[in-house]
Amino acid sequence: MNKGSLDRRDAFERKLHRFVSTEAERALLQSFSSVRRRIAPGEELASADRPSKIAYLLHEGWACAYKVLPDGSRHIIDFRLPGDFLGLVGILMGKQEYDVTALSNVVVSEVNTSRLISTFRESPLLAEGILWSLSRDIAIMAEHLVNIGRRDALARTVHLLIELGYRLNQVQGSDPTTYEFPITQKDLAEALGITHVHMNRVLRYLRNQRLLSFNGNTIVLNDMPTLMRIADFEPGYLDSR
Amino acid sequence: MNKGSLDRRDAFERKLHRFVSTEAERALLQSFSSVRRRIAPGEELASADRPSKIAYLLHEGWACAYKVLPDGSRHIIDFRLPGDFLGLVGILMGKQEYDVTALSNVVVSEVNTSRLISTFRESPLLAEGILWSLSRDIAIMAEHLVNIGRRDALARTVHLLIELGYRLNQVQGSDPTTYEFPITQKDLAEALGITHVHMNRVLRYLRNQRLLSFNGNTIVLNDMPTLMRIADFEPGYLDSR
DNA sequence: CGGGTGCTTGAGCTGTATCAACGTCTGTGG
DNA sequence: CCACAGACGTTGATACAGCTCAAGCACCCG
Repeated sequence: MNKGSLDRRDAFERKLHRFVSTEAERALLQSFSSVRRRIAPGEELASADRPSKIAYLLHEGWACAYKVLPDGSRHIIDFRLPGDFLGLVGILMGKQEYDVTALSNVVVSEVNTSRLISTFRESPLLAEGILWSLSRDIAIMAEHLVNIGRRDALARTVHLLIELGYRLNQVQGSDPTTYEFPITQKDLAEALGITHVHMNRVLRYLRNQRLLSFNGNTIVLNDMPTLMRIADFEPGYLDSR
Repeated sequence: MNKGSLDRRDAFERKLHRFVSTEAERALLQSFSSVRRRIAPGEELASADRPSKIAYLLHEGWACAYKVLPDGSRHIIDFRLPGDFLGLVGILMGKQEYDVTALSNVVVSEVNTSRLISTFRESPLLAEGILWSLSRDIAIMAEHLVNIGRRDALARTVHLLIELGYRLNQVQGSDPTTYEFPITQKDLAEALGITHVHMNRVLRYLRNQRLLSFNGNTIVLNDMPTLMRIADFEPGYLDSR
């Protein structure tokens, strides 16, 4: 892994760098991340049960937003990666009807409503950046809706795996075809709306075809052209350039 | 239909009334809707093909956001109702990877980026309102993901139909169990990720069970308690009070 | 070494898709 | 005013992707 100077920059700062023009704005942006906290896998960061007063900014590791249905089944709404907000909907609406949990070891910083609002006053540019970030989440969710609504299990799976690689690349400068994969097949299945049994068969097929492989906890997408064709993947919605 | 004084208020103003405290803010809010335009069904309001410079505010009628896949199939991401923004993601990200089209006769007003940004400067409260509106869209899309990902065709259908009634009620003060339904079974199917043939069978079942009925273009949800049980519907995500 | 968690595999079943017609209504042009 | 086209809704027969149930395996950790 070639770690250039960019790689040292914080994920959130890298994500929003386009919305920083002055030194004051840079400082403001960095102030978001000042107080950091370490969280273990499985720990809850936001819950539908209690009114939300604080959200988080995810700096390292993976989290997920999910909803549990009355029959006990769970649907993962989105995997949250470094640079993403966690529970922002909760503080903007005063409540959030789904939960957010750490999937790996995670580093977060807290964001409260008043800090967010004061940012709006102090820097319209950064305000635009936060709006941009919300819009991007909407674009991602729209793509997920299309993914689950229209594609079969194979295409769905591949689409998500490519997306995760791209998103990590944008924020960490890493190789989009190779990344740490800290989640189980069951988690994946719950994000894609299929059973873990079927998820297993789909992944086995992809490995048999040498389209991807796993080395320990690292996933490698071996044949991107073919994978992108299978999934009909167009990165535009991630706002990559 | 009992039209109280509230019903005369514009959908957008009604939706954001919590974020208005001063007269200046009220004026600012109303200025969003000043220049209105009438659009016919089927007309395109935003497209993935061209960079977006303007978004719209929907005042009357229904629209939908959708994406067309290479194989020609279409997935409807969301039905947009009065008070909703159309194509906001487009102007915030500079592009939008899906299209927005009017489903009925529609009245819109234009929103451009600079107007939006200047609002942020002039009124932090209204800025919060716009953030709230985006958050609500995210909450709705999250629920749709759960809907398509975890529920069968019957529950999915009922969930969406109840949701639309609630959303219209919030913004028009109408009866949530009875509303104008300007879309086809095919549209519904494309929003729910099932075929129009199966959509037809599901709707016939619901009519046979007298759980809902259609009078011309009006849908009537006859047995809300049963319907809400079928769909496992919880209105919290719509921020209804 | 035992128990938990995640992965894998098989056999049979079912919800929904697909394919193919036909019915019905509405608007339109001859 | 009728004929026709096109859009929408309806129905039946058949196929299959993915689900369910059930069991066994591999690894890790206490």
